[in-house]
Amino acid sequence: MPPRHADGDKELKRERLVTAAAQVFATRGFRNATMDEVAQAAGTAKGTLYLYFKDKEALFYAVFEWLTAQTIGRNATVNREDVPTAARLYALAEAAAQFMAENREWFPLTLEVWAAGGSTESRERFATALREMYAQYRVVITDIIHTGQKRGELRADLDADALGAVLIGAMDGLLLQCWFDSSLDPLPLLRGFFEPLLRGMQADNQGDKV
Amino acid sequence: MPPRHADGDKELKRERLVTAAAQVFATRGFRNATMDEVAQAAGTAKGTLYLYFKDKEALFYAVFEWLTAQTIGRNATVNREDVPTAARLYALAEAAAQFMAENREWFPLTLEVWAAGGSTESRERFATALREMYAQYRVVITDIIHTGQKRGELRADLDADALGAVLIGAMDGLLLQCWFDSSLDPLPLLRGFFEPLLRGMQADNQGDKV
DNA sequence: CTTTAATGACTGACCAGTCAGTCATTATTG
DNA sequence: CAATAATGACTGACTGGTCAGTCATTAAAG
Repeated sequence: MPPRHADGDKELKRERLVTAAAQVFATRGFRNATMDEVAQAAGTAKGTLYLYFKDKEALFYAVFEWLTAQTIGRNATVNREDVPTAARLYALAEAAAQFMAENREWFPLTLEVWAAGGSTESRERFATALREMYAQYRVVITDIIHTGQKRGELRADLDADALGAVLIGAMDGLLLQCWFDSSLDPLPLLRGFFEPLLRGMQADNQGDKV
Repeated sequence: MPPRHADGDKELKRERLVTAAAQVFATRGFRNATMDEVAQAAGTAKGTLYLYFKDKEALFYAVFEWLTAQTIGRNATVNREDVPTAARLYALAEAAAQFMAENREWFPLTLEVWAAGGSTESRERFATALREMYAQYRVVITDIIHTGQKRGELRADLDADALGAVLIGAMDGLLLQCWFDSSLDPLPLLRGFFEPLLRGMQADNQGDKV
């Protein structure tokens, strides 16, 4: 363990600890997981965890931030202005479903975070972060819709805020069902849903662009 | 010999314990809540809880069943065959939003149940129950859609399964966002979303029925 | 008086967080 | 180039508190 490039090493190690914790929290749940388990998964000693994180909750919050970064990073790549509006919306949803399919293991973490924002004493911290995260997500959708309206591809009387909120929600809720029922495949479900929705959003003079 | 009013009394008391537990689990979270707190909330002693429930998890499962019954009971009343299909779908969603608005306090319980189905050792039990619950919900939607198709109100090429799954998901996901962001009001959001969706689902020869 | 229900003090397992000590590496000295 | 000192990342045994579940005792019912 040479602390030669101390800066980079420390950051690297912190990340190792966070991903190990993510693994353990995802499989065991935040409250069920012990710091010893996390330490073991990270190949380190429990005491070391406390050199990097004030307490168990701080570690969990770091895991949450890491998870958010993962998700956002993936989704951002999809959004390109030069694509038809309908395709942009669908691509975003598809990317989320794809991400979920490739990262099933992390979904329980999302459930843990939701629960943390729902009740525990640390409620405020997580609830606030989630509120802001969802607000950001919604803006991505509403921006796309507004652009589509300006371009004349979408009806001008659409409620972009409503569509943003419900579309984001639809993704979460759909992935939730798919998590509990592995016989469900989100991609075709999304397709069968987006087809009529986009048709109903389309400006009357527009052809089908799905 | 069972006491005279044993049946009713015992059942009644059990329910009292369950609702008290629901209250405590909702505000404190399942793992954070202690059996002493539940007992106190129920106005009884801890030992009594163990006369009615094998252990803490059994109590939590009873709470889950109680919560499910609450939700289903409310939603079932809304569904009438003699109403236009579009209105039926919207009414169902509206009822869920209404239920949520009137029962904000119970929403954290849902989050707890989701988390329980996501990770803990009791995962299988909750995951299975949730899978079946969602399957039931989806059938309600798909039935309405199929009826609408037979009546010629909805397009025949709609993917009813996809719409069922995503609509249920949309409700969950929307309520989730509203929970974390009290500035959001689910009812107008739902309305702004259903308008274009129902338009896109409508058979071409149908007028607007929203 | 017997049977059943309810109680709450008690116990033992568990675990978050601490801290005195270790040791590999780096810096200083002769 | 040793030999020695200083550093600080890392360790894991330990502590103090918590809490699920038990059970001897008491209360209520019949």
